[in-house]
Amino acid sequence: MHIYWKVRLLEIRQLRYFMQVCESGSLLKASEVLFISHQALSKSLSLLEKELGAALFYRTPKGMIPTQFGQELLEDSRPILAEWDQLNLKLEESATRHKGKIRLGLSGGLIYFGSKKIWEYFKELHPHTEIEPYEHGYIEGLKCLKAGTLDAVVISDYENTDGFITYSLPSTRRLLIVEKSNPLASKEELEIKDLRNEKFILCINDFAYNKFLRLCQAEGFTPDVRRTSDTVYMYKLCSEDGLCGLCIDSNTSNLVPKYPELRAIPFKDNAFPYPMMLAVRNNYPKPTLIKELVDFLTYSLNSVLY
Amino acid sequence: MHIYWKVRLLEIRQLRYFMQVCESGSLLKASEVLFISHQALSKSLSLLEKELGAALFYRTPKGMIPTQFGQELLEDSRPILAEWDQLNLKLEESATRHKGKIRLGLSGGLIYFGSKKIWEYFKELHPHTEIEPYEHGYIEGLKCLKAGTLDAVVISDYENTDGFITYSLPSTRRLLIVEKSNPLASKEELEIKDLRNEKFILCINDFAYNKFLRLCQAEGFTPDVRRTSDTVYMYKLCSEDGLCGLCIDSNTSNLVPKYPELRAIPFKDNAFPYPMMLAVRNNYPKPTLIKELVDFLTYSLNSVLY
DNA sequence: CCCTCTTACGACTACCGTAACGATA
DNA sequence: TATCGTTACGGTAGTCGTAAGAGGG
Repeated sequence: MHIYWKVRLLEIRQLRYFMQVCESGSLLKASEVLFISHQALSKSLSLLEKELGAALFYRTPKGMIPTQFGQELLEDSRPILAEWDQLNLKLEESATRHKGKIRLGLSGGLIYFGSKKIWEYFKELHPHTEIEPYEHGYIEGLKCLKAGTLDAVVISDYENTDGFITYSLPSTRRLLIVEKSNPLASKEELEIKDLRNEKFILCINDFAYNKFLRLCQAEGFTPDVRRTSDTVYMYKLCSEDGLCGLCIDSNTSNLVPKYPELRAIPFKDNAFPYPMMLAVRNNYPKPTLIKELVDFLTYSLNSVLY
Repeated sequence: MHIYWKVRLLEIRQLRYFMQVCESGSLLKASEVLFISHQALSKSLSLLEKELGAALFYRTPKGMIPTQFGQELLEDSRPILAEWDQLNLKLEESATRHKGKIRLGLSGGLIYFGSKKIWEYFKELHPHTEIEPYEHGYIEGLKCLKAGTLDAVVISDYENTDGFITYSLPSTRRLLIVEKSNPLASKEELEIKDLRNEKFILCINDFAYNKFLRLCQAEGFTPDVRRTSDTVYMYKLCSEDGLCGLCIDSNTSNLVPKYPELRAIPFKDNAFPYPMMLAVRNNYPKPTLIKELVDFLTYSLNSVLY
């Protein structure tokens, strides 16, 4: 059984009709402006008056003249209807504001963004926005951004010296990869100073590399680091040659388990985090799209990370 | 054939639903607040998103999280919905604000207000307001107003020395009544100075009487005036004894024609007008009612007068 | 099993348009 | 007659509720 009980509330339409009649001075003229029949308009107003319990107009053979009550309602309605129209205007534009393309660079360790699914989901949410994802090394990505062949780049540890507009994305942890035979492997958490005597093979970009150097130097030593741009190679050297590596949270569930002789250990107080950013070319014309993308990535990353 | 072509416009309901979901964080909770089923709510939102061309929420197993676009809409909606609620609140009160009684005194020459019809029309327009009309001499009316047994009095030529709140009503003309044999009867318009040698029988209140004296004295003479409170008696003396009287516009269509030997002549530039006012006891609790009454009387008088 | 949101279907009703009518100048 | 407003009637479409289902924790 339906309980289709409906408290009739004032709707914007009624107010708009009422106001137009005030302005036009007669039902007929108002009905022409409103693109409805004057009969429907008459009924709408009568109903409104009945609901309010008082007349809004004097009916004359010359037209409709608002009563005192009508004049008061008119004054109260004007600002609301104005704001309402403004909002509607803005929303009508919204299709335009959301129409556009973002050529998006994804560097190195962020490949998991490349999974088609995430962009399909974005497309579903924002059918008028097109994301074109490209995978690059971070240097190439920034070069394209500068050249204007990319609109935005997702990059980690970025220290902006190029004047790009940047947005923070959720950070994740960085973890040390060591052989289980390494004494460090027994620890639950690491501090930077624990790394004093280790040798490293690192797959990280320049920004992160410099950060790592600074962190170690603050503890009074310079680490022995070799670098690579090949993740698999890094894991190989760690497991075969006993070097230390660095990975991030998502690797611990994906890659690390494939190397049973390795362990990933977090840093105490997330001392060496993995901050992600979106860098955007500063003359990109649709900031709305970027904001939406940042929001989406933030949401998605948080869902993935936690 | 119906051209039932309707441009679907955003309605306040949709916005309210949207906002409640933002605040409640899930469809189910919001639907309980809104007293509708969560299914209907789901549909309403999906429709809204479709209309706007972009998603307003991320759907999660924990609830609805607004996207960037959703957050923007929320911010834009908040002030409008707040104003809207305020207006609705005011309108809900309106039945209360219009509920009340006015004990209304009508003095002397304003008897035509007493015609039941006009108050029936008022009742039709404002069913929650009750007008109780009483007919008095103007002195008695003001006395009742002072005593609090009347709420308001319609009175002419009133010079307020009692601290009542007064409202102007439409003025009408005052005309001189003379026998057609009187030389003045040949004139189309009169000036005050034309009255220098006449004798008067006047049915006017003290305020108007004093005004008349002042007008004549400004022209350098004092008129020979007898007064009466009986209109018919005035007409009698005018037609039988050749005295001059004063009447107002409405009398010229009602009473004057009954005395074929009389003529009513207006004053040049409406030099001696007939101003009407509404005097209200200053502690009357419902100013809204009074304003509505003033508006109504103004409208009615203008319809009658012009 | 609980919560989340969605889809499908049937029913109610608000609104509109057409037509006819009443009143005023 | 022309212009104003109202009442009556039938059809469309929007919105609701109920029922059923998919998915995550």
